[in-house]
Order: sequence, then C-alpha cells, then structure tokens
Amino acid sequence: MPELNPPQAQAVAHNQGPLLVFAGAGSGKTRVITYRVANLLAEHSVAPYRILAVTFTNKAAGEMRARLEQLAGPEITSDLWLGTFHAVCARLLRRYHDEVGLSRRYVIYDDSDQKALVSRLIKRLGINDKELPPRLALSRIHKQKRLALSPEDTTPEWPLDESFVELYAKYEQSLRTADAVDFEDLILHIMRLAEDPLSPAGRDMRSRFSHVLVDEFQDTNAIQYRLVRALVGETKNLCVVGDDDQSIYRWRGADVRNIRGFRDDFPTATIIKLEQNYRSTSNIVKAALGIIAKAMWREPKQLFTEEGSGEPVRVRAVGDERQEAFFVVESIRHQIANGADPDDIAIFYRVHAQSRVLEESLRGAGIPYQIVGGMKFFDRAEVKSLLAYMRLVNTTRSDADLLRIINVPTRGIGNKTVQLLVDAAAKREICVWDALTLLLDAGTLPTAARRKLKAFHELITDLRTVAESHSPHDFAAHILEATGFRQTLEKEDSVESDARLENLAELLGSIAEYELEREEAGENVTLEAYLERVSLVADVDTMEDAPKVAMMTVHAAKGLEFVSVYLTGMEEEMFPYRGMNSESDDALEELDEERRLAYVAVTRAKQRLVITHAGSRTIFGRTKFLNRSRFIDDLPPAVTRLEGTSQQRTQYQRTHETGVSAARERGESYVDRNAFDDLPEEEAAPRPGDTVQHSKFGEGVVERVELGTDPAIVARYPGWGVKKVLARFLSY
DNA sequence: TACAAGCGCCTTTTT
DNA sequence: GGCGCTTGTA
Repeated sequence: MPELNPPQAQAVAHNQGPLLVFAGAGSGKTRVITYRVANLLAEHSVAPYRILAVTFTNKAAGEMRARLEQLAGPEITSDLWLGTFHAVCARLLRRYHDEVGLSRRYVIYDDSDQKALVSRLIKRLGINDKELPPRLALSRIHKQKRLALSPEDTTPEWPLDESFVELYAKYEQSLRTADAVDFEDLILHIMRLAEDPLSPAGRDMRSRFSHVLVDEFQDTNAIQYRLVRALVGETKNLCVVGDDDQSIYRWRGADVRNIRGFRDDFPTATIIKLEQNYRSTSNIVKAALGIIAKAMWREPKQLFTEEGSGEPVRVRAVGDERQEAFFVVESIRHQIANGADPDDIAIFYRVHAQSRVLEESLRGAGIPYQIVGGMKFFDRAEVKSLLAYMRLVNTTRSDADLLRIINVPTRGIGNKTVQLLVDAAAKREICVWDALTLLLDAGTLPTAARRKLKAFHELITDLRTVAESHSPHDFAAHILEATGFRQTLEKEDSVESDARLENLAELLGSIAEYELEREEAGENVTLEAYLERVSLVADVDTMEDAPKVAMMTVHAAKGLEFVSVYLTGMEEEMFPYRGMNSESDDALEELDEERRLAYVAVTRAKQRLVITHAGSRTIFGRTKFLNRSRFIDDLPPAVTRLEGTSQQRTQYQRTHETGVSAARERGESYVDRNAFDDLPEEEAAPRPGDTVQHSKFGEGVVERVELGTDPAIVARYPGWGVKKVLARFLSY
C-alpha cells in the first residue's frame, strides 16, 4: 500500500521486535502505521484488541480507523485501541480508576479550570502572585509532572521554590478532592500503574498489548515514552514512526531525544528511512531542504522527490500586514476564479494574533474560510457554563465546575457567600459541594444566603435524577430550562445574548450529532463518554471538510497538506518568533525548533507555495519594523521568485532596482503597481450610482464615497437600508 | 448583591 | 487589542 521498496515493506509488515521508521515529510508516514496494523490483523492473525496504535490527533485516529475499516471491516477495527495518548489513557483510567483513587466519573480539567484552581490556591496560601504568577506556576507544575516528579520529589532550590512546592502539593490534593485530573495526569497515572510491578492494573496492562505503534514519535514526551516502554514489556513489538525534522512541541515537553536515542534504548531495533517525498513539487522540497539543512542537530537523511519542478516558490515583500492580507486575498480570489477549490488552499501564520487582519480581508472578499483554533467554540463562557452543569451533575466533587455556575444565571449568590463555602471546604479538605451540604445541614448560615443556597442545592439534586433518565442532549436541553439560563438570555435580548443563545443551540446540535454517531457505531451513549470527548478535542479535530480556505497556525498544520499554501509573516521576530523570554539559555535549541516549524510549514504545500513578509507589522497593539526572516534567505535562489518591494530589499531586488523603489527610498508616496502586476488590475474606487457587493448585505447602490487612509462607502442595500462600510469589505 | 465601567495586564505554539 | 479583574455606584 504505501510507497515502500520491497525490503521496507517486508520489515513494516512482518518485523517482530523494535522498529524505527524515520519518515521524511510527505513520505507517507501515517500510512506506514496503517499498513502495519492491517498486516498484523490479516497476515499474523493478531487480535485487534491486542493492538495499540497511538496517533497525534483525534482527527488522524479517525482517518486511520476509516482506512482500516475499508481493509479489515468495522467489526474488527472497532476493537482496536486507536487514539491519542490522552484519549487512550482516559479510557484506561476509566477502567483502573480505583487504583489511583478516582471515581469512574472523574472529570478532566481544562486549561482555564486548572488556572482558576491555581489562582485560588495562590490566594489562599498567601503567595505573592507577582513573584509566582498563576500562569508560570501552572507551567512549572506541568513541567514537573511531565518528568514524573511529584511535589515530594521537588526539592526547593531557592527560597521562592518553597511556596511553589507547597502550591504544587495543594494543587495535587485539590485535584484529588475534586475527583479531577489535568492533561498530564491522564498519562502520568496510567504510566505509574503500568510501571508498578505490584499493581494488578499494571500487570494487566503490561500483558494486554502484543503490538504497540506510535505515530509522530518525535513529539512524545518523557512520560509518554516511559508509558510506551512499560506497555511493550518483554514482547518489544514496538513500532515508532516519526521525523526528527518535524519535532515542534518541545515547549510542551516533547523530547526529540526519544527518537534520536531510540537505537540506544533498543539496540536491536530495525531502522528504516523513508526519504522519498510523494507530496510536493521538487521546487518546494528543495525550498524545505534549504531551511532544514541549517539545523544544528538532526538525523542525517536525504529527502528527494521524483515530481517535476513545478512553479517557483514565490516570496512576496509587502509594506504591512494590511497589504499582506490584501495581496493574499487577491491572489486567492484569482486562483478561485481560475477554478481552484477553496479547500485546497491554506493560509498559515506563526501566532493566532495574525489571523484577524487576514480574516477581515477574506470576509470582505466573500471568500469562504474557516479558522482552525483561536477562540474556540468550547471556550465561550455560555458553552462552558452549560458543560459545567453537565459535569457537575456527573461529578458533584468537581469544584471548578461548581464555582463556575453557582451564580450563573445570577441567583443572588455573591462573592461573599461563595468565599464562605470555599473556606469551609478548604478547612475540612472536602469538596465545595460537600461543604455546601454540610453547611445547609448545620443551619449556621445567614437566612438569605441559606435560602438561595438551598435552592441551588435542590436544583442540582433534581438535575441528577433527570440526568439518569435522559440522553445527554435531552438533559442539556432540560438544564437550559430548569436553571432559567435560556429565559435569562432571552429576556436580555441583546446582540450578545442572541449570539449566546445561538452558541448554546449549536452545542445542543453537536451533542445530538454525537449521539447519532455513537448509535450508528453501535455504542451506547453516556454522559461521561460525551464529556470525556469534549475535554479531549483538539483544534484540528474540529476542522471541517468543507469548501473553505483554511487558516491556522503552523503548529495546527502538522500532518495536513494543501495544494496551495500561503505562509505569511515571514519576518525576523515573527518567524522565528521572539517572545518575552528570548534571554533563555537554550536559545539555539529554540531557534532550531523554529527552523523545524518553518520546515513543517513549507512541506505542507503540494504544488504552490507563496511566502509573504511585511516591512512593518502592528501586532498586540504595537507597530514594529521588521526584517525579512532568515529562513527566506535560506531558500535556494534557483527555486524561488522574489516579488514586490519593502524597506528591506533583497540582493535580487537591489540589482533590479527601479525608479519606483528609488522614489520610495526618498520617502515619496506612490502606489506600487508592480507589486500587484500579476493580479487583476486594481480598479478605481466606485462612484455614486455604482453597485457594490457585501458579504452580508448583498448588492448595494453607492450613495457617497469617503476617501482617506481607509476609504468607506455609504450605500443603500435593499432590505438593509443605508450602511457605511469600509471599502475593503466590499467587492465592486 | 448586581452591574457597569475602567483599569491594568499580557501577548507562542496545545493534548 | 482583548481579557479578566477590581472598583465604584445603584
């Protein structure tokens, strides 16, 4: 099936013992795993439930499962253990919850839950949050956990560390009383069990899987690797596939040394290198190699392609981010007009903050698009609140959820009362729900507070009985009514409340969709299963297969491919990105990671790659003047075409200096027509009487034009009336 | 206690 | 530029 030469295919299909596949970009990495699993099932009669295949995203797992279904049939593939580390561990943890002191209904705290918890603890412990801000504290906690270091293992190195260690210990304790885990815990709990020679669960897990496969192995972290090694046990039937050049999650604890040092850990490992790229034109492959060749540390390998050279890689200089957006959108419009499918096109950027300007231009041009990541649907306050109700009913011990909704919609339980509850819970080391129950029984509460708290207590208790007899969807719908959530929003009747109601409706829709999907797969639908899935969705997982231009960070682009790629913001400081902690001591490692990130970006393109860089950029409310990225200079001149002008001209441009750029040097303003010479000629501004097109209002007749730095057009739209809209949001 | 306004804060990448 | 938090007021 995949493009393997005969000895490689032989090894992938039949190898026993450790197998390491270095799979270069576009060489069919994921297919190697699929091929091996298919062979284990068909040729070696391995029972599907004895195979564990770990992917990087849920989306990848879904695609692999679909492909295997075609090869082996759904009744076989449904028994496979196939998913991300987190999803697989979450499932195992449901099974072995007892041994780690969780209930079967434990909840998974997301980032904001975790951060809220840490903030609360910092306040309670009287720690100075200037010296140890919640963000930093949390990231240090995660770091410790990824190294499997518990609070007791953490020795304070300097005075401040003492409060950190104390905080870390309290954090762990709070998770336990809340019947909750964070993302690291999912892996860590299971890893500890799997390594424990005395644990029955560990013994069970170690003998459970006869074959373990890991995709995107370069991005596993220390505890994930330890877990894999424990699970593989004595069989050593471990197959890992990855590409050290595409390791881009170091900041999340991923350790490239796992793949680079694999042969030290498994001296008998068979090693295969897949070096032929089947995805991109040779110009694109050469461009990518130009970038990665300068990495300081990498496994030697020779990526090559037999595809034709294709178009040159275009490198476009523009003045600022608005011009960049204008250029990208015009170019995309041009492509679509010539028959390109929008979903074959992607726009990449280094940080989410770059997406807004691009988004506005796309919307203005009426080009369908989807943004992967960014402000996530599940991050909306109202969505979180509804889910918090569901989680709280499922697990009343979950403090984060209780505190989120105790006064949503407002029911007269203010900060003072809440603080009373939290203190009572902390004093007795119990969860807030139990503290609430206790205080109501004790009868020591002020009457007003008592009445309101009692009503809340009854509300949740009632919801619990409803949950038992309803599907997740019906239960969610019931919550909206019973809590008065819907009514409150309807009464508010503002643009925001309408949007909230819409989001809630969308959430209900997605729950219904989920139920349908499960039923079709022949599985029963439970509240826990739904909540678990919601906790583990990644951004890419939500990407639709719709005819829309995709916009995403380069990180989110990993594992994807597009016919045309626009790589924007290729400037020093933006890419390689220089954040606040640029003084860190492993700056070289970080630069290498940026380089690999650029390599990943470039290798996503199949046929067309356009790279843009701006002379100045306003981001986070500050305008910066930027130089072209060093990665652009690493592109082989033979495969690139430099276009446009900016403050920073390339050698190429300097030798082709024109009168126009000389004029700009002297500070004269002009319109650089040459910069858009391959685009449809820019048209003059519309005049009164002309018609313009708006994505929402449709066609309108121009009444007045307001010129300026950002021209606006006043026009009458049938059915909408007279509207003033910035010209860049209109087509004409 | 509710709510609005305003302030200061930060600002990478994510399971 | 936006968010969360605090503050001030009804």
